[in-house]
Amino acid sequence: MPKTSRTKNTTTEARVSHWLFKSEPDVFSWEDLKARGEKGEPWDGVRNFQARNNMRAMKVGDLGFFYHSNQGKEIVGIVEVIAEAHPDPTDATGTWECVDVKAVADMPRPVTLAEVKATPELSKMSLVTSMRLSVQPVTDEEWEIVCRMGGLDPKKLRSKGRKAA
DNA sequence: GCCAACGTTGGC
DNA sequence: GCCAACGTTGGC
Repeated sequence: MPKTSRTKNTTTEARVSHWLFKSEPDVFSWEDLKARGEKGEPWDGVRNFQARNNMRAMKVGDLGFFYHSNQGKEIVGIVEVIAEAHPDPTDATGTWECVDVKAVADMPRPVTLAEVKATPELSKMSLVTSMRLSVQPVTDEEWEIVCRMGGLDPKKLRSKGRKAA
């Protein structure tokens, strides 16, 4: 065993992954999440294995889009993961888990589903290809494109979303 | 409100 | 372990 670990996991170099969280604004809206402030909200109630596995892969500091389904059908804001996967308090069976997220920034200009569909570079986005999945992965490229479409600079977001360096 | 897509359940 | 039936999601 080496005396010094070569694979040391320094938090300063942690890689940020990107995600997309869907919510029906009738049930829980972007405004609702913003109202929770720094405490954020557990993303509970997810009852889909793929969505659960996506949440299990999340790290504190990961960023995600907040998408309004049914009404709006647009990406309205940026969230940050503030607690990693833990048992879903609304599930008695022990099968389901949730992460906690908080609101980080509004989309200055919400990006609609129609715009995403009309953008060839985004044709492989889960939002288009896996319409019913409620917690989705977003690639770095997709993240940057959508941020810019919404009037946000992804680089500023990143530094804002993480501990000041 | 309709219906297509698709994940889950349960019979065999 | 297959697959038909069923339930749910979510765009339209």
